[in-house]
Amino acid sequence: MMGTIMRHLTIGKLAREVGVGVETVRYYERRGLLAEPPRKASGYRQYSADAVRSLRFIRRAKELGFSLAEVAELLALREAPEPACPDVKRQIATKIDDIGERIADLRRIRGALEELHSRCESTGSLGVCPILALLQEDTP
Amino acid sequence: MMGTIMRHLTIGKLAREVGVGVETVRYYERRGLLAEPPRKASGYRQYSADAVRSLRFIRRAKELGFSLAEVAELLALREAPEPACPDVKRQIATKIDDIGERIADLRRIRGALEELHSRCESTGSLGVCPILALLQEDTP
DNA sequence: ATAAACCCCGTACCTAAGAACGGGGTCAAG
DNA sequence: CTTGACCCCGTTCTTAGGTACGGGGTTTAT
Repeated sequence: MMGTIMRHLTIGKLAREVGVGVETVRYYERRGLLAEPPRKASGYRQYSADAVRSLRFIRRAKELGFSLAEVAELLALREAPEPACPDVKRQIATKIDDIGERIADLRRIRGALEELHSRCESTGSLGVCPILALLQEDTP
Repeated sequence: MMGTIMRHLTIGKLAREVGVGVETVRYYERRGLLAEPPRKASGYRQYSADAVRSLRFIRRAKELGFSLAEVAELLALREAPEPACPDVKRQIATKIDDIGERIADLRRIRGALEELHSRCESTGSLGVCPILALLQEDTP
């Protein structure tokens, strides 16, 4: 058999692929974030490429400051077929706004860092620190 | 004495102002994130308005997924006057890039949610979930 | 001037998110 | 066919980031 792309990953390969520990993968499964994969007769988990993507998503979202509970919510939205739509729609809108605020905050911090950076570059003179200035804004 | 704006806050007022617990404020002080304020003769901490801003900044950054250690680094940059500039400049650039990636990730997630939202709105039909689609992208 | 509300400090406790362990089965390479 | 690497499960340990407690002084509103 040649040409058969790697269809199934063991938990160890999956974990290494995404850069997490095996324990973490099993933990996510227990938490319901990662679907339970099919098993071999031996009991070994067999993951598909989709699992790699799901796992990557979870990591990304977690690095962005979402708790695992929030990640679970995001993933749950994916499952909402259409029946709960009227209500789910609000939830989605709320999350969109929330993310918009996060982006704005990050931009503000980045802007301050950029100013620091260029200031560092040009003159050696240093007036007010832009990070401090950033702190000045209360509700921009 | 009228007209004197509240110059000094007790720790409790500071905490309430920002929406955290008193213990949290003291914890941040211990961690070196928040400067030790002057004290009254009684030992009570006296905070200025700056403390409110610093504390808000810490909370924002933390909600954005920065660890307290990272927040401390960000705040430390503020202090770097100019001597360590050559080296610090790299650090700043790195952080700027890091934040850029976070923003990109958030945008991608938001985009997916927006599509979910509009899809919910228009037809009841539901093809592939955009969040699932988002997961498909490996290195966009 | 006294009670309620607040502050001090130190220590103990808690939750989230894993990481490590231990005893045992499994798979592939030599 | 055995040996090293890998997997199973359940349980325990750790770390970050707070929270709560307890005993005692301080401020403030009545």
